[in-house]
Parts: sequence; C-alpha cells; structure tokens
Amino acid sequence: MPEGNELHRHANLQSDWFTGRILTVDAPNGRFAEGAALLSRRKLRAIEAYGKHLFYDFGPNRQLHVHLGLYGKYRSGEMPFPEPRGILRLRISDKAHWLELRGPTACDVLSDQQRATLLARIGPDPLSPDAEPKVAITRIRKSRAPIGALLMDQSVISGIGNIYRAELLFRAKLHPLTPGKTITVAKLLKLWSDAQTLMKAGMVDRRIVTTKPSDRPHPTGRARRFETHYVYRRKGLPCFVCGSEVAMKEFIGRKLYWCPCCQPEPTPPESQDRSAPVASR
DNA sequence: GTGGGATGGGCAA
DNA sequence: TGCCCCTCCCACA
Repeated sequence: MPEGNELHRHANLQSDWFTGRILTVDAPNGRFAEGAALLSRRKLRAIEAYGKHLFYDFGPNRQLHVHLGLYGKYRSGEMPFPEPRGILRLRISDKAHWLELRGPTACDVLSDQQRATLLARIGPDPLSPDAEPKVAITRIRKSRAPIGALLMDQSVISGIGNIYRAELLFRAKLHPLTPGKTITVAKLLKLWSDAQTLMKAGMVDRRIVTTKPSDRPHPTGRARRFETHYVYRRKGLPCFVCGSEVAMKEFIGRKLYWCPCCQPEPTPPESQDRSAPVASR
C-alpha cells in the first residue's frame, strides 16, 4: 500500500484523532521501548508526511519518524484495545482511540537536526502543496540516468513507488530507459502534474486506478480488477491502447513494466552525436 | 491450507 | 549484492 498518497492519507486520518492530545506511547514487543519512553505522556503537536516518511512532532528533539517500507502496516480503531495479534512495534493511544504499527522499516525518535537532515535529503513531493517541481526537473535534466530510475530515486522526487512509476511513464508515452537529460522541461512538467493528479486520486475501493475509462475494455461503471493499470503487473497481456504485449524486465532490483509500442525505445545517443555537428554548421 | 511475491530502503560487506 | 523487516494478498492445491 505505501506509495506517497497512502502516507498522506494516514497522516490526515491520524491527525484527526491524535493531534493536540496527550498520548500514551508503548512498544509491546520491546524493540522500541526506549523511544516509546521518550514520547509517552506528551502532547502530539502535528503529524506530517513527506514522500514516504511520516513525522510525529512530540516537541523539541522528540520527532517520531516512521517509514513503512514494504511490510509496514497501520491498524487503528476506537477503544478498547483489540485482541493482540502479531508482533507490535508501536502503539499510540488516548482514552478514545488506538493506533498500532507492525513491520516498519523505520520507527525511531529523531532530534530536530536529524529530522532536518533527512528532509534535506529527499526531493520534492508532488502531494505537498508547497513542493517545487523545478528542483526535481533540474536534477532529471542534468542526469544521464534512465527516467525509470530517477522517478524511483527519493532524493530526486519523493513519494513515487513502483506502481506510479510504471503508470506515469506509460501515460507520458516515455520508455523507462530514456535518459533524463533528453526529456524536455515541458514533458517533465506534464509528468509532475500527472503525478499530482494520479496520487491525489489515490486509492479507489482500496486499489490504485490509473486507467482512463475510455481506454478500458469496459468503459462504463467501476474499473474491473484486471483493468486498473495500463502496464503494472500486466507482463505479456495486451496493451489496452494498442494491443501489443506488455514487456517486463528486472531493473535495479525492481520490476519495470512498459508497452514497447506506446513507449518506444529512446533514440540511441550515437545518432544524436552524429547529427549535432552537422546541425550547428 | 500453503507458499511466493510485493507498493522500500537502510545497512553490512 | 544480498539481507533484514516479518505484513498482506493472491494463485494454486
């Protein structure tokens, strides 16, 4: 679940219940015991999402930082506490509500300085209202790296995961191996605004839906299960737009999906180099 | 019922 | 490069 949109949703829902309240924080499995002791019985000032990171502000130098990673899960509800289940890293509660966290990649207490350092390291987040797309676009335009790698690099742009990478590139008709520096600013601005649109739409019926109704085999009504994505997890299946078989390959440890026909191979650099001197004469 | 894969990312080596 | 985290979901039996 956790691509950036889900993290923003968690931040908003949890804020409604917990912001401004004095909370009990504990660590049922003991692994976060020291951190929990630093936070418990303090007032939570704010919960904010930046990319895939969540920050809970419990006052100066008491910044709870959570990153769900691949397995992390939240569960929440109204008091009383639910039946114990699984291994519980963190639990936050007041008299009315509880929140449980299992299996996160990160759950730690940061100083204000550490929090600032972390935030300085990550690129703009399309879901943050004050995010500056130029920062990401400049980085992409300076890089020979493939756009498929740059979109997943949280220091370039934050909040995009494997599903949105695949679907954004399809919708932009960009091959994932296109070098960043060969993509026009106009095209990157469109990619940014499409990221905002898709990620704001977020989950529909607990699914990420990226297909336009007119491109679906069943254009009316709710998207069927098999028609929520153009290419993500559709290896070998016909493209909804052109009918070609969707391609897949392993790339930097993750699976990359694209349509070879709608997203043609980038022009090889040799032919550009050859034409450049001629054009300048 | 079971087992493999996945929406990440940090860290040791 | 591979391991960790140790969840949820789905395809398959």
